[in-house]
Amino acid sequence: MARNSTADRAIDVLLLFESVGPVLGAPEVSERLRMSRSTTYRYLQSLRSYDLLEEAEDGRGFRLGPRVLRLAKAVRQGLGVPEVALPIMRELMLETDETVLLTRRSGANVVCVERVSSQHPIRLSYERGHIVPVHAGASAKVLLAYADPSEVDELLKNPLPRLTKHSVTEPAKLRRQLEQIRREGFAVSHGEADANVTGIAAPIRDGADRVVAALSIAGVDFRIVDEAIPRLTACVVRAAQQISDRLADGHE
Amino acid sequence: MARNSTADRAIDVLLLFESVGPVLGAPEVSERLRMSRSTTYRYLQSLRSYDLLEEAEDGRGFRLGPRVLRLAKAVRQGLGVPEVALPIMRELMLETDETVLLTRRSGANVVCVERVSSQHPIRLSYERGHIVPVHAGASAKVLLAYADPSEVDELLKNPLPRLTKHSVTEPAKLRRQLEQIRREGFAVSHGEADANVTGIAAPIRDGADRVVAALSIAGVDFRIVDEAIPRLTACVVRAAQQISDRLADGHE
DNA sequence: CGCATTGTCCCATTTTATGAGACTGCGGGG
DNA sequence: CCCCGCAGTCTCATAAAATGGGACAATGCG
Repeated sequence: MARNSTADRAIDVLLLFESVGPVLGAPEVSERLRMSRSTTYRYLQSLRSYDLLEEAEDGRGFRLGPRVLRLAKAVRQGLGVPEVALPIMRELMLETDETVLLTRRSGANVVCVERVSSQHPIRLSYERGHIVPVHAGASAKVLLAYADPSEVDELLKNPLPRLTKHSVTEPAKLRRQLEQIRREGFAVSHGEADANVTGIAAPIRDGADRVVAALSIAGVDFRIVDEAIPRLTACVVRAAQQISDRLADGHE
Repeated sequence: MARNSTADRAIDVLLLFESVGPVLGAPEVSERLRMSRSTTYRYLQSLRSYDLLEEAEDGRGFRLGPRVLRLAKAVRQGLGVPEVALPIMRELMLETDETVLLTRRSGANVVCVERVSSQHPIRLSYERGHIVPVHAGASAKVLLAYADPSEVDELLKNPLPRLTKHSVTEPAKLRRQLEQIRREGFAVSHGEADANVTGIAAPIRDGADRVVAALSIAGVDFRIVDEAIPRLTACVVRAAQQISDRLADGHE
């Protein structure tokens, strides 16, 4: 792929603050990216002049700046899904009394794009930007089930990390589950991504029938008991279908 | 300032999606940044390969990608303030029954970094990333009041946009207000940033006594009546002081 | 069916990034 | 109190990269 290595390094610097740690000193950045000090400082200055980075109070090191928050707000305006989905997500939350999540894929991870928290005193409260590996949890598996097969192959080449004792780490087993999800149109996870959390997810499709996001509910496992799952699943699937329908209406 | 123009342009491309519009086609980017098509595409590819941008469904144009959300989540971990502030903000929300905001400055704007929404049916619901010009509204004026005087001079050189009929646009008047805020230790705004919204804000200081953020409550003006303001102000000031105290404890 | 627009690729040219090193200022330790 | 080491800034010759013109394919629209 044709790329732009200087631009790439600038992004590398920025993303270092997400992957490595929230506060990084210039020397550390310099070392990790194998760049000379002069070079590192120039990158940091550039990012700082845009408020994407800011200096920490004591002058030691940098951290992500307020501009990133502004950018993040703009994400939602670009993505058509959340606007359409939010009212339906709120209904689903009231119907099920559980936290409702809208997720999308980002490489080997799944990101929470929108959420409506349950009002229950005991509730899960994921936030926008929360990520989870693509093989664990109901949302993740739904998104993987409808992903491009070649991408799935690519992802399954690397060993799958075990997040909890219920995480599926065997590629063959995961593939069987994905097939089942495609057949049934939803996924259920018992503590795969987070211990003691049960999730139920269904795909959201755009006007061209491509799966663009997943809708899910998540709750502590002693609240989402087995007997309740059929009803909850039906709710999630129906809500996801409603969102899909509106996307099809709006974009055609 | 020593900068890195290639990196800068990469950031320009990215930020274009915040400032100009949520979905931009390559030709438009090319035109706005005065770059050739080849160059533009290379930048877009770079950003896309990091998931900071993604292609819109129909293949026409790009929009901000999910990676931005992940980044935004990391902002809060870097910034020490929100963790400390959140529990106190929740208390303040319950005490006042109004939406509570934590804001910081970003250049000529003020950004909402954290918020706790009121549970009232009629409530304001700003979100993280919401921005407002630095001269309008209670939070903004608090942050400006304690900003570096030279920066204030710089900002007041440009004409101040009028957001509502109550916005302060006269530099001299604004300066008097800032002085008053420094004397009293809080700010009140009646519909300056948004019509029919009243806000009350107080500064948050770090261990070295620098103002690093503002705490505020905001509500529709028929709820925050004049008689209630003294009580609410006291609550806000006290909460801000509590946060400041904890910052001083933790970071020293 | 063709014209206009978008997206990709290649390559000589020019621009720019790069890192070594010199210099400063600060803070901690001897 | 002074010295040493580290963080940050600046300059400059060199090396490397970005750049944009243009050729080409694919797509879509009239």
